[in-house]
Amino acid sequence: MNKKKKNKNFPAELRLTAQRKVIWEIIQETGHLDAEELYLKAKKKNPRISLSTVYRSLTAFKNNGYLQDLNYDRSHRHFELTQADHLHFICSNCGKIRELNTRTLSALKREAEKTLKVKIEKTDLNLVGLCKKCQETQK
Amino acid sequence: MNKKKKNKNFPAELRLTAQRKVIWEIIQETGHLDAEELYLKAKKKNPRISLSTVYRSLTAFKNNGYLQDLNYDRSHRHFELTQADHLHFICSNCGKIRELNTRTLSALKREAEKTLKVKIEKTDLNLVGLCKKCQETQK
DNA sequence: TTGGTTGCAAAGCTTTTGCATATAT
DNA sequence: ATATATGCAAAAGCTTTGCAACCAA
Repeated sequence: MNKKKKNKNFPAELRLTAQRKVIWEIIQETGHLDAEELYLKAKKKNPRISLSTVYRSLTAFKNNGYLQDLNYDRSHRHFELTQADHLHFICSNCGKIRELNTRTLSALKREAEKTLKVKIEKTDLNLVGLCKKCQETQK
Repeated sequence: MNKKKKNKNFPAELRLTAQRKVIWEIIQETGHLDAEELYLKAKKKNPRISLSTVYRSLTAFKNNGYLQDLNYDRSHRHFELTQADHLHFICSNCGKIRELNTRTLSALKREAEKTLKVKIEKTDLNLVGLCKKCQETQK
């Protein structure tokens, strides 16, 4: 029963291996991450996971529409759960990415729809700057 | 005189070498590109340019504020001329791009800075949806 | 049973770096 | 004159791939 619950949302098209189970769980918990972060977290849960498997799993999830690239180039891989809106804060110094959650966005959308007379389907917003830690360090 | 004109906008802080002159010209013409594209174009103008020089020049221009990364991760390099915020509306049907100008954005920035305790340097916002014309057509 | 999945190690790419040479100022 | 820039080749990251062993369905 517990097992069933845990794997309930796992993509039906893909084989459920021990490694993928771990990777999938971390993705669900974390939201977005890159291959390296995921690998480190996965190894804690299951030391037998290899980096190749992490990459191959990410590719498999992506090909089935569960994940999408965060970066707009093809040579570096950074993933997140597929979603309509991208709202991230990216530190220009250390590269750390944080999710953004603001109610102001809906106001922004409404304003744009009204002003431009358009219908917005999705948004992609990146704010770039210095995170708290880097603000202190850089001084 | 012609020479002077051509190099008028070249960064005064940097030494003007034959290689950098070519690279600088291409950047001015092209707007944004990655190292590989730039390398290929530069080689046509001056076959003696090496890839290392392209990378080092890009780094130098960037360090002096003339270029900025287009991608927000540190392992792949894609550049463009330094410019203000990106605020576009993109129609998902016809691809038309419109500039966006909204006062709500500053509220959004302030809210993010306060909530995340970060310092925002630039924003990159894309709103995707249906423009007025396509809303009517698609019905 | 069997076709998909994994680990390992080797290969591939893009980007960076050390060093001797060349060059802008 | 001398600090900076360059070319080359080697090194360094990150990602992919070939292959034999494994395993979910």
